[in-house]
Amino acid sequence: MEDGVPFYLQIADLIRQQILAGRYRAGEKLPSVRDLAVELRVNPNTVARAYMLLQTEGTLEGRHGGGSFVTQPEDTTRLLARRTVEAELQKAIDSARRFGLKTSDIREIFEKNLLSTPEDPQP
Amino acid sequence: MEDGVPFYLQIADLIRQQILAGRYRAGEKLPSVRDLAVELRVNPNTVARAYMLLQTEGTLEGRHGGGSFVTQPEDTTRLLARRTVEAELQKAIDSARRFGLKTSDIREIFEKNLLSTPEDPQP
DNA sequence: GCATTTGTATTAAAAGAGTAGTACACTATA
DNA sequence: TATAGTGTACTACTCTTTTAATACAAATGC
Repeated sequence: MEDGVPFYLQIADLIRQQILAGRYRAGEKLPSVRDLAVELRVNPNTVARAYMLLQTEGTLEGRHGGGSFVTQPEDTTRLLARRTVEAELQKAIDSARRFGLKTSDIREIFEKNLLSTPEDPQP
Repeated sequence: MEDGVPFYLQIADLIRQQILAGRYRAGEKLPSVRDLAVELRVNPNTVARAYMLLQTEGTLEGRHGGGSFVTQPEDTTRLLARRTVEAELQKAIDSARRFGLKTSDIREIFEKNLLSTPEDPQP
């Protein structure tokens, strides 16, 4: 695993993407924190932290002693998409504010870019 | 200065906005790191760090022993800001499209986040 | 029931970010 | 040239974040 961004965040991203890609489906069991820790050559607690993060996001459910499971897919995916997009938009808005742009300016730029992209392509 | 976001970033924002507002023009000399440090009741190094950040952005030029000067014309800076924000917004929109979100959904998320960050009052 | 596997909690160590203190190097100007 | 003012480099200290070590608790499978 490469550095720059904390391991537990990288791991959370990994799991998220694998779920979105269909690698794990609803109700399916994920690798145990220890197994994944061995595979990724990292401390079990680091994986545990990633799993806990995903739990608070509503992506995972941890059953004490039983394992970790993917929660309902439609909701999860929707929520996941929303969170991701939300975070990225927020980042853009933040730097816009940082540059001193006004709300109306930001909105204008956004609308222009939003409408310049087609409705559904890019799988 | 209020906390939450590091001082040196707040200071960089301040300078950027003042340049954008026309308070400082191209080639004009900025307050020395020590003067500004006194005024803001902060360590000179903290101001220096803000200035260095602005230098890497191409906004400032530091002349060793001479002072710090605005390099870019305001218009260029403004354009740079626009380009940056545009790129980041586009990135967010792209991933939203990739998730299959509809235009109206993206707009809704954007507006919610946009309004959650208040407009900066001009100091 | 018991041993193993699992998630979780607690604590400590390591790493990083932010700020401050000090010293250095260069410039302007008297 | 001398002096004061300037940006910069280096170091250390503090606080938060991240990771690791260990122990605990619940569930599974024999």
